[in-house]
Amino acid sequence: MTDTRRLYQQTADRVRNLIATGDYQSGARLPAERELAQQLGVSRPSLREALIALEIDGTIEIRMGSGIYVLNTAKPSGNGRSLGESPSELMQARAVIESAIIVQAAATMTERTLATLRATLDVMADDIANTRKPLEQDRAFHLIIATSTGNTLLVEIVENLFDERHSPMTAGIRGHFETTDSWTSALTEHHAILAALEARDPLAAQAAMHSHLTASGRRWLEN
Amino acid sequence: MTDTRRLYQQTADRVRNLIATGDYQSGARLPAERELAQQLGVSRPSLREALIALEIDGTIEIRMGSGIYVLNTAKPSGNGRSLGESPSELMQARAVIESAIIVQAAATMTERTLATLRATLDVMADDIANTRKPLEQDRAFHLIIATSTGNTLLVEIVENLFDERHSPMTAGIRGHFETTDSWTSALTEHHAILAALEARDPLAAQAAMHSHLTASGRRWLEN
DNA sequence: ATCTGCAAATTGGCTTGACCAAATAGCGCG
DNA sequence: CGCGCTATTTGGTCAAGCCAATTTGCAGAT
Repeated sequence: MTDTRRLYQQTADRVRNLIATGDYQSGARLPAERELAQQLGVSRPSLREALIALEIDGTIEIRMGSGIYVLNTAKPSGNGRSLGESPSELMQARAVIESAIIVQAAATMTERTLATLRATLDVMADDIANTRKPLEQDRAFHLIIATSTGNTLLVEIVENLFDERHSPMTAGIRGHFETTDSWTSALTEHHAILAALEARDPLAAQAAMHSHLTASGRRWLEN
Repeated sequence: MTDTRRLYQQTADRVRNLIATGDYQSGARLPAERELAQQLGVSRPSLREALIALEIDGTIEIRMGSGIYVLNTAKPSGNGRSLGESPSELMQARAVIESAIIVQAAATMTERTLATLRATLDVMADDIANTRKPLEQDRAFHLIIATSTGNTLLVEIVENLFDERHSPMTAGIRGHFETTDSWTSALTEHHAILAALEARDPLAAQAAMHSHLTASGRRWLEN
């Protein structure tokens, strides 16, 4: 299986790995750009792009004329949750919160909102059929449900958690996640959620949402 | 004043500005790299570095062979959460989310965490007895429960929602809220939550937390 | 021996130019 | 009118070079 992601992403991961492996501890200085590029077998511009990605997510610090330094490897809280666990952490948070929200939503679900949800899934199906990534529809589906609670804070939280999937830290995994198969599964789960809402069954909706997000997290990690 | 930041950062800001200004709306395609670079007066590699930064923070999407596209123009929160927001909305959000969280927490509650919670409530009682506002203890109580899920994202959310109560908008109401009577009631409710956790009863804990936060919101508004 | 200061070496910052690969547009044929 | 191939457009990557900030090291002074 060849990695089809862009070179700078692959390179950023490899450098992250060098750091995680302990080859370069916190505070250590990485080899010079020219040397590191040659060592990794990529050109200097490509390495630079990777370094910028790492600089943005706080993995390294670049000091002009001095060198490239590894930043805080230190983990704050009691349990050593590594960066690699963050996607599962994210999806767990979404599962907990959105499952709670949909209980509220099911109670006040209007026919009009249901129609909007149906339309969203229709577009989603069309996207998948045409091998387009239905990311916007996925986002919309979850936001519509949150919005139906009438609580803007809850909407913001759902929004931020969803968009978190595309944060620097998780960027490297994106390519694998978005396969046609996984989107088809996601669509089926969305339909199950919608069915529960149509039946005005809060507990069924809660279960469907929780199932969807845990499954989604599993798909994300397994690829 | 000359901008001393790296060129890719300045360039990324300029492109962000092009998007924010409306020159390129959501979904629009930016000029080709070669053209855009010339238009901004930078080299293509430098522009590419800027584009990678923008891609990472979700401002744009780069499609190989196709072009550079503007993503969700609807930039979420940041700080624009002042309008539709109200104290009751805040407390409702906390009720929904923290009730869901405590179900998770009850499942994995350790004796050590319970001891910490008891100690927190002891200090809280002492504070109230001495007419001090036990704000820190209140905050700690809720954060400890969130932390016990082991999910840092959930902790952050609870933290942000709690601190939201002290934002400029809500500051005016605070004085009334913090009476000895209301804190005594809050303490009693906290003890009820703790009792449910000690009994390892997730549903009772959920009910106690929900009851506490809605009551807390009511106290907040009625004064 | 130690300190100071300047110059060389090191290292990141940026540019130019070129070629490859994916996606798209356009055209010609059936 | 539609299908399929090709040319063009556009992002992806590499190579080599020069500039600017920083560090290093040595020579001269104290």
